Amino acid sequence: MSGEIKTLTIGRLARKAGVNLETIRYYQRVGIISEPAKPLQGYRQYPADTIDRIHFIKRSQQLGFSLQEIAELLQLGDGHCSDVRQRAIHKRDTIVQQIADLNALKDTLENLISACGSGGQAHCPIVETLASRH
Amino acid sequence: MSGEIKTLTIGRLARKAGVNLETIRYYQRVGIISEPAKPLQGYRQYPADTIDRIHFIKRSQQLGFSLQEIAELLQLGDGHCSDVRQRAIHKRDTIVQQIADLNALKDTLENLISACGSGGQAHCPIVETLASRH
DNA sequence: TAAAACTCTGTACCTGTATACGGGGTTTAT
DNA sequence: ATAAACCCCGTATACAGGTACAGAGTTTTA
Repeated sequence: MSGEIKTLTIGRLARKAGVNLETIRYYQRVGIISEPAKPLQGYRQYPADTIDRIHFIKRSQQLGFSLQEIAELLQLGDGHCSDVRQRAIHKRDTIVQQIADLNALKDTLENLISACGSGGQAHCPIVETLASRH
Repeated sequence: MSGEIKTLTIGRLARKAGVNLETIRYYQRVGIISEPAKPLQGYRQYPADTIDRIHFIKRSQQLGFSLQEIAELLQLGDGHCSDVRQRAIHKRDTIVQQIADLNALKDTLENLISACGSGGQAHCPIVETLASRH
């Protein structure tokens, strides 16, 4: 039945999570990771699931979320269920819009690519297209 | 048969191109717009097609290119179509991946939203999920 | 037990993408 | 002809997202 909770110092945490140590301090400064209290003696101990939180942050960043938005996502955990649900719905709607925008970009790029691929023309159609027409 | 070439001062150029005047100076500093020589007296005159170049830059930014990448695109110039095409392909692939990732996140959020909506449970499923395990 | 490796705190610096400001000079409009 | 509007130049500032470093203390390890 042990209640042993594994903890890490900041350097180990950084290595395990695959980020720079200073990045963790930065995340603490901007409030998306909480800083454990400094023990009377020794170093701060970070719970092992902080690794998961860092992965969550990094994954969200890859999806195009700013740290500010990630902070909001993380704060979804702060309210009551219905509030949380509302915010999740809002976030979902934002994501749906982002997907639509990205799809439009993809189509544009695809048109440019195929125009470009259809022959050895003197002027690149991509350059032509981007340069004019607005 | 006049060879009249229309030119603009920087402020007019900025208004026509729909950008801040300082943005144009900035683009000059980073080398993606060339700065006309200062005439012995009077103001610098910008050729009208600088408007097109600014549109090219803005349009490319919307497609997700950084100014650095745009500089490279511009340096490829005419004729090197296949290089430009390669870059566009690479960018498209990046976007396709982003879309897939966003769709996965949307699905996740959708699951959370419906789990949350299906009853007044003691623990909010969204809170639970975000709090651990990602 | 001493050296190496690590942490803590505070502050400084970096890149990218701009935008703003001050104190001049120039052009245009009235 | 004079005020308003505009340009020039250099410097400063902003914001996001980090990264670096110095100097002192702590822990680990050889």
